[in-house]
Amino acid sequence: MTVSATLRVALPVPLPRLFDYLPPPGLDASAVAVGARLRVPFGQREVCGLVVGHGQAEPGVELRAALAAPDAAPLLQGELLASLRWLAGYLHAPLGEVLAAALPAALRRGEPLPDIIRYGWVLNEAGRTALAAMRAGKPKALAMLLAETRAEDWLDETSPGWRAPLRTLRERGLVERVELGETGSGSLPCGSEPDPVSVSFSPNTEQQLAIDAIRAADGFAPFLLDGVTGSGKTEVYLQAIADCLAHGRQALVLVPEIGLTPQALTRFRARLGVPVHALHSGLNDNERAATWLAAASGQARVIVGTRSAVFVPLPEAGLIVVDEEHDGSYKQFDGIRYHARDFAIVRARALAVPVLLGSATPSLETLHNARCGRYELLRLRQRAGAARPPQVRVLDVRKRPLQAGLSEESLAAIRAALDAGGQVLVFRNRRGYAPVLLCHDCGWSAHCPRCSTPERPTAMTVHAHGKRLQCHHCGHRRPSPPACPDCASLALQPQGNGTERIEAELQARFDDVPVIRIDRGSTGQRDGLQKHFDALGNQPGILIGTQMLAKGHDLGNLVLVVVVGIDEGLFSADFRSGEKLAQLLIQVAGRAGRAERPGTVLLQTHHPEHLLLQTLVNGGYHVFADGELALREAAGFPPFAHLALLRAEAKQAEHPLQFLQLAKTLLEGGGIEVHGPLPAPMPRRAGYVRSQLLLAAPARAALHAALDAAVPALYVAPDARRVRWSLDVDPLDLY
DNA sequence: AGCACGCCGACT
DNA sequence: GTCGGCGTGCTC
Repeated sequence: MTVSATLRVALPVPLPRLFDYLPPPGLDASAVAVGARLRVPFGQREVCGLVVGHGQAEPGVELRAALAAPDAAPLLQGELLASLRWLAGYLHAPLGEVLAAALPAALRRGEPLPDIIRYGWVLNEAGRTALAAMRAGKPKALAMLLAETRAEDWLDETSPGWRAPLRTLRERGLVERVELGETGSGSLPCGSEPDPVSVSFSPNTEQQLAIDAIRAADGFAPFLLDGVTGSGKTEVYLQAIADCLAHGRQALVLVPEIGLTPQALTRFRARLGVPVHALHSGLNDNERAATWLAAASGQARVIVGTRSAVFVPLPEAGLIVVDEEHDGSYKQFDGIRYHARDFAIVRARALAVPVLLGSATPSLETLHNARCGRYELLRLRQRAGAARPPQVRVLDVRKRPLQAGLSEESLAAIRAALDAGGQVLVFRNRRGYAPVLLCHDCGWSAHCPRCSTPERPTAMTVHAHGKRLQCHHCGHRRPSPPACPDCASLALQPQGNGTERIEAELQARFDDVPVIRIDRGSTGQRDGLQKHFDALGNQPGILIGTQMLAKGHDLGNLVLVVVVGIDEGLFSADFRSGEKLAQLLIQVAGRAGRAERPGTVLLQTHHPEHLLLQTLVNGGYHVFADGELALREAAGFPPFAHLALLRAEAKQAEHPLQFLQLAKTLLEGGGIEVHGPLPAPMPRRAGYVRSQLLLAAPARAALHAALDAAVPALYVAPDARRVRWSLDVDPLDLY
């Protein structure tokens, strides 16, 4: 009897096991490598998985045959495949789902490798002849550019809207399309690569020390580059990347979602003098796949991208940089809940390369690692050039009259800043017109029908100047009622202030300058933000915004920042809320006075004596961090304990509770703490009742041992099919 | 997660 | 008399 060779496949399904298949018809199992994709029949459908091993068919077991193996060579291999296997174990997530998450969407779906030929356009014989006689206009302007061959992607970047005049030229038979080789050979250049700007970068002492330390690194070496806003962290990154390139190696740079701006890329390209491959949400599936493959082939030497870029293959890795390492956008909040910064460190270790974590406000985890000596600390204390740190003042607004949440003193400071020709940023962490709609006669207020429970009503936010109500948790919208539904009174009043209302108030008050609101409601896409900044230029004006404004863009003429409504954040129950607020305040303050003019930051509060504010203002972020770390240690919270959160939700409350109760019995007794099942901090959302189980252990090993033992049983629990459940290892939020 | 099978309510 | 609700079972 013959024993046939089989393929072990990880499929993108939420099942904690692998599946065996016979090779596709006409193909030997040994011809399909580990790490190659495999299209297989699965139940009634067809899915694309990855081969993770080979085996022998057990006698008497009927296996199905795979349909096709689209890849000649493995897509995932070596370090990346090994690191992803480790990640699946760490997250206690099915390998197939982790591997699928690591592949660009186009490849995940099983599509053939994209056409990575680049095309360009150039004038033909007739075009060169006709050029002189053409009359001025867009076709002529384009024709002049096409005197040399220009790549399509180069035209996309430099001449938006070029395709319309191209059509004109093509119809007149003046241009031809040419192949330019593979995408990986460079996304920008071709003909007119911007000259590597010979910028005279003369590092200061601290920058030089940092650069030298990174240069001296041999193999895996984690660094925390701890530098205040404007201290020139980017220059250190650029130098480290340049060194890495000089050694013939690839560099990966991770940036937060909003940090990947066209200017940042232009700066990188100009300074490094090599193509910089960007991976961000603005790319389509084919572009992402092409960039990923360019990294895999080694053609891409510098890859800059957001969270998911941590999954690019780096066959010739030399350096990984994680900018703004404390930023919450590195953690994926659904599906495979990985943390890109943490996985970057895992990869750097496996690749034996340095990893550079940069921040002005390092996460307490990273700071703790630096203090324990696990990471080497590199500090940049000086602001570059003439820039001086902002002056921060805590403004006691108790008993003071407030206009749309702003005190007289703040308004006077705004007036003075504008009169001096400066720009002002008003920071308010609440979107909409007002957070609550209240009936002044009977006390009724508007609550979300899908997110409220009798014990815990969730207010709907007032939008559109009072005309609409919206729930920020589930997106539910409805028009504002004309009268109170309880007592029919017409005295419905928006309570409190959101960015929209502050905008209206400031527009009325400062009608001589532009007043621009920037938040998720006003600014649609990524370039919308930049358009606002461009429109304002260096003119006096007021920007009002939420988190979105806290970082990234330099506003050269910003002289005053007013922070409104931080008091909620001072008393939030979440153990990380203090850290997050401190980071936010420091980042916002860092916006002010980046040029030669020193900036002022006003923090409006009803709790001027609050320890967090006092510590932050008088001592700075590190003194705050010292205190916070001591509190975390005393309370047994990260980084002194390791957490995992098991969440479950369903339309009926009993299913999540039964499921979590079972989980609790499976997890207990392994030397870890199990808290719950407890209602989630947001116990109902979008019609689902939500509960959770919090797991804590002083040592990572105990937590993972308990999870290893319990998680497989969760998949087959009777209630598992009746709830939506998820396991979050190292949760950032406890809700 | 999909997808099929299976057994009970309001419709042409 | 059917169309369709979602409970439960399985996927190499």
